[in-house]
Amino acid sequence: MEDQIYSYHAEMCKVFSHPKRLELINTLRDKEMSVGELGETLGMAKANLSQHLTMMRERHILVSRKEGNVVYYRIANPRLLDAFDLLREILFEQIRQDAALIHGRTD
Amino acid sequence: MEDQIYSYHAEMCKVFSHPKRLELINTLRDKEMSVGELGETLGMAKANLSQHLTMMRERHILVSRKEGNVVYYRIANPRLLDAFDLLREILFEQIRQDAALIHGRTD
DNA sequence: TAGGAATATTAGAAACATCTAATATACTAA
DNA sequence: TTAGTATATTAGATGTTTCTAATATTCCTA
Repeated sequence: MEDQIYSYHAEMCKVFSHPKRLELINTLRDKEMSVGELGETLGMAKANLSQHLTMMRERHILVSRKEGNVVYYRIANPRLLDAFDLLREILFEQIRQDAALIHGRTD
Repeated sequence: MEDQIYSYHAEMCKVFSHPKRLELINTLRDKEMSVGELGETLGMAKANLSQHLTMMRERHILVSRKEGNVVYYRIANPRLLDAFDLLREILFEQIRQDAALIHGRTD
């Protein structure tokens, strides 16, 4: 039971474990965008982009909306961005600390 | 440059993308433990556990301390637990929403 | 210093993720 | 209905992660 939760939790984190998927999330931060626009912005092959978007939609990280020929994606739950930002902050802290060690500082 | 940050961010998230590593983090929440104790608690093969611990230490998620023959591990940065908890909460929200959909509720 | 306990490392097999190229589907407009 | 545009799917090659079994290292104690 608890094991199940760790598995779901890990599955969710896999979404975050690819640089282009993080860039997608960050790009969709405050707006929806079409697949075409996203492809332009991130400079990715369409098929590949579509695969990432599909897997993120299946995991309920993104939701999509179709208008004619065009599919728009947006973030399903804005709280996800809080997690994104917190992780990035922790990362920056770490980088600062590592740099301080290299330069012999201890602050 | 920004690309580099997404890559580091993704690398950090890979630590969270394995159920046993999440369980390790959660187990070490408020104390340090030896490799032996961790192996007992999580029921994992020693070699495999050691590999996970090593990779988490290399990424500065855990730190270790040696006392004689025994190596103790603990969480490097307690803020990491905030991220862990936030992600888990978001997961629970999602699970609740999915369940509500299945049962025809909209609350 | 020899033997035993705790941890780490390595090699290789199996499972999984990612990308590209080709093809398919869904829709629009002539 | 046909051609064109946007997006999705599939197959398969390539790369990455995970696990197990075997071996190595480190330290303690007799």
